[in-house]
Parts: sequence; C-alpha cells; structure tokens
Amino acid sequence: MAGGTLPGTDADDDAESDRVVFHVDMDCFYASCERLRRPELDGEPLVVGMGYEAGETIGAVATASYEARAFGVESAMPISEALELLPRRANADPDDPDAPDPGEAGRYLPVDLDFYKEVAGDVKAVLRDCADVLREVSVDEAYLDVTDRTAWDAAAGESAAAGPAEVRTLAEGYARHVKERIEREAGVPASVGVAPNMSTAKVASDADKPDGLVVVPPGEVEPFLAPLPTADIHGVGPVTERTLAELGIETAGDLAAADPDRLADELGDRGRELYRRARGEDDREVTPTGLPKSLSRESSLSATADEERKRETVRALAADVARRARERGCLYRTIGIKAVEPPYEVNTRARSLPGPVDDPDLVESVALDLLDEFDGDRVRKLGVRVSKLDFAESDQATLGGFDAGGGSGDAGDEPGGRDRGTEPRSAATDGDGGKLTDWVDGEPDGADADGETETDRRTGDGQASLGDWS
DNA sequence: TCTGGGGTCCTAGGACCC
DNA sequence: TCTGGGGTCCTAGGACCC
Repeated sequence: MAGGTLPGTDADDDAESDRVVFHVDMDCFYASCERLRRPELDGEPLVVGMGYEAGETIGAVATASYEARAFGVESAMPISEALELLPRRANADPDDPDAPDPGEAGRYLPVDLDFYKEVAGDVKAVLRDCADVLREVSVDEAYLDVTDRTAWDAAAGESAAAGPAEVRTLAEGYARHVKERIEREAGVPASVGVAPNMSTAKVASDADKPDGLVVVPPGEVEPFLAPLPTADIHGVGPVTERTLAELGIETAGDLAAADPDRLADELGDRGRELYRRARGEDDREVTPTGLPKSLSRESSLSATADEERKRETVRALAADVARRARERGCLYRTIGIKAVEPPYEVNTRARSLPGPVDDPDLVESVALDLLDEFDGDRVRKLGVRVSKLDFAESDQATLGGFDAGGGSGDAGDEPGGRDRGTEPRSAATDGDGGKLTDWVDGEPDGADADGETETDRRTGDGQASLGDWS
C-alpha cells in the first residue's frame, strides 16, 4: 500500500499491521516502590531525588508522585526548588494557622536503586511470562510483542453495533490481564499502551497516566495521533519541537501531512522517521534487550579548578566504571571522559586502544591523561566512560606496550580488591594513594520519621546481578 | 527552568587506505 | 604529486530518552 519511498523490502504485508504490541510504563516508579515498603506514604506528596546531599544544592528530582506534581514539582527539577514547593511536615509550625495540613505534608526520599531493581524484577517476571518477545527499555519501561498471544478481533459478546471505536478487542482484555497481574504480583501500578507498532504503543501508554490502559487498533492509529502535540511523538524533544513549530507544524497531524522532503532538509533522516511515526508507520520489530554499548559514571562538583579535586574525582569514577565492567564480564576498547564547564559546556575526549582490555589501572591513567587538557579550567561535572564493549570473552588480552602517562600503581582499591596486578606497568609516582570518598561517605543514617536526610546507601557497591537491566 | 545520572543514536570532519 | 572517488575508523558534539 502506498508504496512509500522506502524499498518496501518484503514487509509490504498488511500482516505487519496485525501485530499486537504493548508498551508498559510504570507510574512514577520510584515513588511507587517507596510506597510499597512504606504504605504510610500512600496518598502523600512524595519526591524521590538523587544526587542530593544535605547542605548541597546539587541534585534533581528523579520521580515525583502525582500528589507532589500537584504542587508543581516536576521530574528533573533541582531538589532545592522542589523542596520549596512541597509543604513539609518538619517545617510546619503547629501554631501557624496557615501551616500546611499535616495530612498534606510532603516527603523527600533519596533514590535506592537496588530496591527498585528488586521490584522491577517482579514486574519483569510477569512480563516475561506474558510476552513472546520482551524488550526492556529501562528499569520502569518495556515493550512486549504479544501477537501470538492475542489478537485484534472483537472479544466474545461484543457487537459491531457499538461502532468500531467502542468494540472491546481480545488485545484489550489481554492487556488488562497483564496490568492486573503486575499490580497483584509486584504491587505497583502500570500504564499500558496497546497498538499495532512500538511508537504508537509508546504514545498510547502515556496518554492516560497514571493507571492507564489505552488501546489503538490498527485502523485508528492516525486519527489517534493526529491531535497530539508534536512533542508527544517519541523522538521529538525541545529542539525538534521548536524547529517544527517554525515550520508551522504543531501537531502530529500537521507532521503527518507535511512534505517529507522538506522535513529531511530541516532534520535529516530523523525528519523522515518522525514523519513516518506521526503517520503511525513503524515496522521496527520488538527485539529483546541487547547488551549495553557503553558504561559510564559521572558526578557533579560545585564548579572547581582545583586539580587535585578533579583528579581525585576522576580516579574514583574510573575505578567504579572499571569495576562495573569487570562485574559484567566485558572488555572495552575506548576510554573517555566528560568535563562540563560552567555554565554548561559539555566536552568529551576519548582514546581508543589497539585492542579490548579489562584494566582498571589503564582506565584511570588514560582518564587522567585526557583530563590534563582541562588543566586550569573550572568544571562543574566530570565523567568517565568505557565503550566499544566486547562481551565475547572476558579473557583479557592486556597489551603491553601501551603507555599512557601516569602509573598510579596502587590505587586504594576498595571493593572486591581483586586487582590482578599482573601487569608490569610501572609502579609509580603517584604519591598519596587517594581514598575514594566521593560516593561512600554519607553520614551514619540521619533518618527519622521524617525521612528527609536519609542518606542510606546510594548506588553503592555490591550490585552484581543488575545484569539484565541494562 | 541555570540543568542529576545513565544511556542510545546520528552526524560531520579528519586520517588513512586503496 | 594537487587530483578522483570510495570506504572505514576515529573523535567530538548534539539531540533525545528515562
């Protein structure tokens, strides 16, 4: 049909459109997890944030419950701002008639990713059981191909007299079943979108959050998408939204009616892709989650030009990235850093090695070497990344003859400490073996009923087994 | 909106090879 | 030796996603 410009390959079939794809999107997942273990938080405004340390203003909202959103708290908002918006029990003066009703007081909790992964494991078990193919996109989101488990046919007892839009399909019934199983077996709510392809299912799951179930049968894809703002299309961010607006394109319907060549002129291949998505054309298969392409870690600092502070941070980040790579049994061939200078200039540098390695010392020395370029510059954030990953064989071909500058032979190895020191790499001149204080400090549990400065552990150490959650 | 952390994919220019 | 073009790899940056 419509023999588009794409070499129809062999997928001209209408069978394509008979696929049934679910997009499952957990509702404010981190907050839901916290409520699972603290039922008393039910119904309260709740903010889960990361990177926040008492006294620091660095940090952002990871998830806000819907009650907190009602106060204007949004995801990615700086913690400090969110805390101001949120009435807090601790701050409420009981004698002040204007004080927030204690019943409406908000809570702030730090991210506890390990716990969320446990809950996600329960969700995943249900999904795996319900799908032919499962693709996990993140800890709280997945696509399911369920074509072989259900169909677009009307459910028994449905009469066509109700009009096509009203007829309940088998697919809808199955989606309801999946949704209820998640709630029952994992204890957290999800929204589900049902459509003949991935991009439409994604939009559908977003269309009626929280606790939503939106079904878009094959014939109704375009009319469903048409009235939505372009930003609702997966892949349209702030920049593209603005570009489109300048072209007079405000809705998915506008986008679907635009000239694809014009879009390609403005946006390159992405323009054509977005055009297709706006028309509900998406023949990507749901493929299982693959192995990661890179591993990284970064952390913010209050802008500093202090060399030792910067190097210390990079050393800690490098050690952590290398440890994670080893845990997952992967080699890497490229080592890179990121240095963000105020106000927000992102710089990346990377260096590729002759072959894949697993060599924490090398990660550190290359990272520090790359950092040298920013000598004297103030930075507000630093990151370390390994890429060109190779999971084939954890057998290492540590190449000799690769220099890189600083040795730093000892490094205050911390967890696991299995430093395979085999390499002759020169022991070094590094002077003080630094300790990695960066993410392990955190005071002994300031918690209390108020839950505010609960510096439990953050993404800490022992998380093996996050294996599959990419 | 003065931006946290962990990712993905795409593009463009340069080096290098044939 | 200044002139063609194609292919691949590498690096850096940008946009986007959750």
